[in-house]
Amino acid sequence: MGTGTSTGKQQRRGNTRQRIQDVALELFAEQGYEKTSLREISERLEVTKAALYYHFKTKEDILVSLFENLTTPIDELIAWAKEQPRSLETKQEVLRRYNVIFTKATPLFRFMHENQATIRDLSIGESFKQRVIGMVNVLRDPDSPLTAQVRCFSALTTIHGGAIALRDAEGDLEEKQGATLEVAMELVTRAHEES
Amino acid sequence: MGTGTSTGKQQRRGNTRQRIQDVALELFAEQGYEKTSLREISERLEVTKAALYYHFKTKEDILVSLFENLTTPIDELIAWAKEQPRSLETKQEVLRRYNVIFTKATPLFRFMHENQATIRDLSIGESFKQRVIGMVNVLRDPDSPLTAQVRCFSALTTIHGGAIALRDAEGDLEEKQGATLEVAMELVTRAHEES
Amino acid sequence: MGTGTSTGKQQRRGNTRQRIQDVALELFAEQGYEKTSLREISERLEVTKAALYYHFKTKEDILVSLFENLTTPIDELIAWAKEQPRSLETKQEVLRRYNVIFTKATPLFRFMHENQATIRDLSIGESFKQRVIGMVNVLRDPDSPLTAQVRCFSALTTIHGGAIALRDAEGDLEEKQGATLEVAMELVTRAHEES
Amino acid sequence: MGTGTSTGKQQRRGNTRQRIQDVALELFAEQGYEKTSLREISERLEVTKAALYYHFKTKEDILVSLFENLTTPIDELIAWAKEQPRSLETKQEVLRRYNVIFTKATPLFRFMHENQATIRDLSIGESFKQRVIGMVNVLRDPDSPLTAQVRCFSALTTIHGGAIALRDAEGDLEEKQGATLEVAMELVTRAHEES
DNA sequence: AATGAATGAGCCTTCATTCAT
DNA sequence: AATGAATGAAGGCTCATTCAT
Repeated sequence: MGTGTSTGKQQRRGNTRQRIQDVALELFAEQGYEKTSLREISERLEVTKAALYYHFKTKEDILVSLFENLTTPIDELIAWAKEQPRSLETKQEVLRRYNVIFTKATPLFRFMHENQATIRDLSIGESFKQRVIGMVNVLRDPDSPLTAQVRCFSALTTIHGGAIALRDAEGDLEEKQGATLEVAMELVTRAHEES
Repeated sequence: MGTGTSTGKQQRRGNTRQRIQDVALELFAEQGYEKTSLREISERLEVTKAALYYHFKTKEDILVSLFENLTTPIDELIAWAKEQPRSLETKQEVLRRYNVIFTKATPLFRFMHENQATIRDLSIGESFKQRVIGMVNVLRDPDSPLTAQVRCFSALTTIHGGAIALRDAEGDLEEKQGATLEVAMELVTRAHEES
Repeated sequence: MGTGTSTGKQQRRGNTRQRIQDVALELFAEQGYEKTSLREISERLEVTKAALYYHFKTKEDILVSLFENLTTPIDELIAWAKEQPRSLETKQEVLRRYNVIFTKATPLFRFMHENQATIRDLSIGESFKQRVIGMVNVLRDPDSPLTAQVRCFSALTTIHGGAIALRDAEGDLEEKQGATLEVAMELVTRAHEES
Repeated sequence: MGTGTSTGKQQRRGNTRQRIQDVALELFAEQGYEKTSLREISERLEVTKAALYYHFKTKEDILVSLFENLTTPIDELIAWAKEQPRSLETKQEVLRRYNVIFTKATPLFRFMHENQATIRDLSIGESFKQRVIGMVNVLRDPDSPLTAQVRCFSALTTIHGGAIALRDAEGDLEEKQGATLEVAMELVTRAHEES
């Protein structure tokens, strides 16, 4: 009783760092970064505030560590894309994978979206912005017109929006995902044809 | 002596409430709601913090008063649209006007966008969400497919995005505005044809 | 009962700033700057810590304000000296006044002496150093030899030392003061004759 | 391989205690005792904080251990002096040796001087005071007049002062040392003649 | 219409220290 | 001989808010 493989409370030891990240994301997402205090996090974990500081240098550091789940896959995707031929198929595959990344990291991304003012001057702002620019550069062709560029950007934000807004909207989730991806695909296809 | 229409510094007197709103918006937009302190606002105005409390009951109260500049015009636009025939031309005009509203209220909207986590539990969240739903309902046709709905929503967010993201992007502002509107228009046109 | 002109506890209001300074000096002198916490100061005053921050921007600021009792008179003395003829009489009078300043600010100066490691990187270090240089420049003549300059400097440090070390030494205070001043005078006189 | 007498970096092993002392003195002297944290020390040594606790019981303990470089030689000097005839030659030799001790321990003594407020309630204060008294007792004769006692004390503080102040002063170091010792000698000689 | 003075709660962070391993 | 993980206490500071004047 109380043991077993459940994710119960007793499984302390060795995984505190992970647990901090989990709880932090949960609370950051729920209440925002500023409004979540380290006291709150530590209380939820039944540790002292000081313990957090053993694992992370600052509050911001906790946040940054969270974002590695998002930035690392994007970096990998961009790297992968650069090695592929710049065909329409590649672009579509990039979009598909991009969508998967965001689908998986929805809570984190939603948090980011809802806390931009905070994120902006927290180093993650710039960090993420760079990734989006990187993505646009991978999707658009070198000398394509401005509208093509806007379309690529719009395709990306459509996926972003899908990851966030569609949660609330009514209807079947998979279906909505499909719709989102479809719209994004169209935009990139159009952009591709323009160049 | 001391009067005149100039926007000079000396024209204190009677308009403090307005000045508080101006400065508050400026700072909220620049740094976020939580990170802007009443001290900061009052210092910028060269008044004491206590003075703010003469004009507004709480910090949140200042924010609420600001949003009346955005919700009122949208309400009026929705009302106007409902009286027009549900034609493509109407929809396009709605989009154009919607774009104008956001172009004018950019700082406020940008602020809202960047502070959702905060806004959310500040009563303004729901308030704005209702307006967007109202807008979608005005753009889409009653029995249109899901993709059409997504397109209308996407058109709206494209404008939102344009008001926000395009500021930073390179290129001529008017041109970028045009591109934004064009993309939005296309989406709504497509949605219109789908129904 | 309880009123009157006594320096009792009830005389709050309007003099809090002063009271903070008094208590702060007392505690800083007694325990050192670092080891004195704002909590301690505020508790002694029966005010909240936040109240301290109404009157002073930072902890260091309290310290700096304390030092104005030392730096302001020195600045005034330097200014005064610059308007006088550069005669021996003037120099002697300057020394006399300098001595008075330090005699009055003994606790503060002693604090400074006992907390050099702290003071050093607290902006007061440099600030005080500048005053001493200013004093030397007032005492020495433009083209006097190096030894004259050293003598002037030595005269100053003699006074400094007198303010600190003589307290502990045995003997009549006035008498010791006199001896200190006498030595300082001799040094400046010698310097004067050299130029 | 890996041994040798070089003071290279690789020679960890067995001398950690010594290395802690070295780094601690360096940092204490540079920043003051309070402002130097054990984290800082351990980081500089590339060890964990806990490692410090293997070698020393407390932070203060590190400091105390440092002072043994000063107190032990003084104790030995006092012990030696007590076995010698109480002649002028002995006293002069004592002074010479005392000066050597301080010349060698300058950084430590300077630290002590700059952190008096801290030292004072750290047990070292009293500890050092006792040694100075011991020294005076060794220098002065049993029934000598008060002035003789003052002279002996003054001789000691002259050496102290020389160790600190002379560093910064201009001029040849050896020469200044000589001057210091000369003055101290004079004082003790005078005292000796008085008794 | 606004100020001066103050509060209470809370924040992020740092520190010396401990202890099982 | 040293580490990894954590603690309890405290520190400086900021904030929204209040209220008598």
